[in-house]
Amino acid sequence: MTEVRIIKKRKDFLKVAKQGEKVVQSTLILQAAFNLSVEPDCCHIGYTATKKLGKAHIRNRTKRRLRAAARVVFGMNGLQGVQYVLIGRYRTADCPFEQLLKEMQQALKKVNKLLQKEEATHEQTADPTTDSAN
RNA sequence: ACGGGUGGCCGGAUAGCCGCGCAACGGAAAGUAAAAUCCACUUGUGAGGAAAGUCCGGGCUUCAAGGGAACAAGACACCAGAUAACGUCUGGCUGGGGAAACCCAAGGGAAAGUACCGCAGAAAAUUACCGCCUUUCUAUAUGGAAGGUAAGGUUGAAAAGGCGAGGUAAGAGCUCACCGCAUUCUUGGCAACAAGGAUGGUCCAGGCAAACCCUGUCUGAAGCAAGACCAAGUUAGGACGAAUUUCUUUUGAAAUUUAGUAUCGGAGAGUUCCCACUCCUUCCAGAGGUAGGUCGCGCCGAGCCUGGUUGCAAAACCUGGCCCAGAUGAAUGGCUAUCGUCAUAAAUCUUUGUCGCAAGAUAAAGCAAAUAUGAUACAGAACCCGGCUUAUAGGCUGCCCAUUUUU
RNA sequence: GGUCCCAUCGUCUAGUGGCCUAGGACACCGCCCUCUCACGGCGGGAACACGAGUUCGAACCUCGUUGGGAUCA
Repeated sequence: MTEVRIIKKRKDFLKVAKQGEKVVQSTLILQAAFNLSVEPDCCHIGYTATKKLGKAHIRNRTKRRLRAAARVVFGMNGLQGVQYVLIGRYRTADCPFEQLLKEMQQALKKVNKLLQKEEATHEQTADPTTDSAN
């Protein structure tokens, strides 16, 4: 189990969007990136709903549904030391809840795989450089 | 019964599981630059009629800043009332629409001045083309010249009161009746205005002020990212003048201070002036970093609910009761079940009409219980109030008008 | 949350209430030129964000919607 905390600063959102991995589903977009400032045994989640989706009550609703789904999914499978960002899409407010759960799980699996790969390659490439620097 | 007008109200309910914000009670530890902390479970509480648009008006806060005058800029504009105030509301007047209930109107001033009115038309504001009439000339004609006139014609969105009679060379408010218009008087009304009378033919004069403008009334500006406090960090420079001290023959250099009183002067909300008030060695140039926290901020308010009195009403007053969201990447949700409301569909049932001897057929209307499918709106507080505007599935209800039928 | 600004062919723009059935440039389409393309020449289509009001008459004036953009300490 990993503890889930909420991202609140604009800086963090931008960082994840720039550097992280991205998976697109029909009901949501998931972005993720490692960050050293994350406490151990923790992962951070941020929620985004842009003005494109609709007026204020629709944006609030997408965020709520994302939050409700994320409580189920990320408590079990969230990686430690990672910042996730969930972005709502047009269908997020209307689609059946089970579909939202499924797609979120799929997206999380994919992102986690990508992150692990990147980490592995990063470690391989990083080690010799550090050696040569020393 | 059907069709319309207008006002008010509601705008899903219950249960279960998981979850969120805030407040109170309780507990805990920790150490940060400082202040917010963290945990638990219990209790309480948790969006709207528009929370929206930000179109008006206030409270509140800051700009050091109170009063008066002029100008500038902006808003508003029939009358009376309501209100903290308003561009809002209520009642009335006038004009327009409608068969009526009722609805709509930025509804002051065009004899204070300026501008504009394309095309067409003689002429778009001191007009005269075709006409009509009189006089006169000659080449006696479908002619010219001088005058009178504005009835008729054409154009246009708009052409200088309308219509009838008299009158005339032809005409004309030239004269008269009626209607309209203007002035004035009387009556009613707080007033806008209405009704009636008298006088006026110099009745001289179109539209446009949502063109400039004039008149009257109102307005200092900016906005809770206002603003106040706490913490950390950074910066605190240069030039000139004055005074003092030290060094120096002097010029000058260095350091420190720039205090108090009085006068003058300067500065101070868009501009100027006056009174009052405040501040002041002068000038120039920078540097640094951050949205960390607390308050403002929700328990007292132009507050909400109930009842009563006054008033046609908007509202006002009185009695009693209540305390009711407070976030800040922003809580009030997710799922399930049952029910409610509306629409549609087919079948069942009932009533009535028609056809038929009857069985029955067919059309219309209705209601009850159940079935299926679909729909269940607009939309989310962010300092707070009063309005306006815009969006809105569906439902309840008061009053009024017209038509038809029955009693 | 507050305060402002803007909207004209596909794009960038011009436009005194009547000369506007809206002009110009680039782009697009057709024809000509050329062996072909480009350049050049001729011609064509294409827009006043939406809804009301004022006016005899609105792209223009007024009000309300819609959409886009800027800014704050």
